[in-house]
Amino acid sequence: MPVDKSLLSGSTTMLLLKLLSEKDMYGYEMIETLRERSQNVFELKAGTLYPLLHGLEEKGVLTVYEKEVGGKVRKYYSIAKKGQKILADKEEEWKTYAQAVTNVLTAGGVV
Amino acid sequence: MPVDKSLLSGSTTMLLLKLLSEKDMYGYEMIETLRERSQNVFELKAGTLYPLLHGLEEKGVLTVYEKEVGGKVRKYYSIAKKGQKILADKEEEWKTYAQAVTNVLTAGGVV
DNA sequence: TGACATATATAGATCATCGATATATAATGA
DNA sequence: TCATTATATATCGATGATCTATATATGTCA
Repeated sequence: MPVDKSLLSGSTTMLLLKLLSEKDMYGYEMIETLRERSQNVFELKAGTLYPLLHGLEEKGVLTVYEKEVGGKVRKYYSIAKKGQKILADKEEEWKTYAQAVTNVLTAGGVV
Repeated sequence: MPVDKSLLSGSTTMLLLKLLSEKDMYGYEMIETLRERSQNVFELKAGTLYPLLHGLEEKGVLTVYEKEVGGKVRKYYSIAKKGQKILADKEEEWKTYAQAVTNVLTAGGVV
């Protein structure tokens, strides 16, 4: 069951960069991997992913190369140094945000 | 330090309903309370809050009443039954989402 | 008196995501 | 052999949540 799409907002780039920090991947593979790892919570749409990848490539966050696999040409994405820095920042930001939400949700019971 | 605004997306309603589940509040008070409880992470803007409150009132999620305090008329908001149900749903959704993010961020190290 | 915090409100802009649609090849199965 | 489904990438327009800027009015403090 996917969650409200708007919750995803802002964390998609972080999640993609995290995947790419482990190994190079092509777009479709990212969608599948995100879906599997999140137990179907994240169902990233192709219409969201590809424009996002293009934008990240333009900004020098990712690099891309083509590779033929089984007669098909796939576009593999690789995380650049700039991307690793952004990933680290976003992971930090995520922790801050998640902790703040927890504070609001539990403060009432604690106080 | 506030986080990227887009991270907030989708969780603002939940946070407001949480506050109102504890006691009735007026708009400005909600902004201040969110800011304090989150250690300045959430800096909800008035331009975001008031239209949102109006919308939630229209949908029957909240009810509103006026109260004069120190010569000033404030609008106090109260959570309706419908709002309590929505809050419970959204808290559940938040847990699901946060866990899914954690899964993606940690799977690489675990696998 | 002037500045600042309190308090609410609206209009327009921005940005991330989605839905719909398009194209093309490989694999599967009838 | 033919149809269907999965794989794989791509773009366009719509949606929705938030922000910025602006407006108004009162109370408080210096």
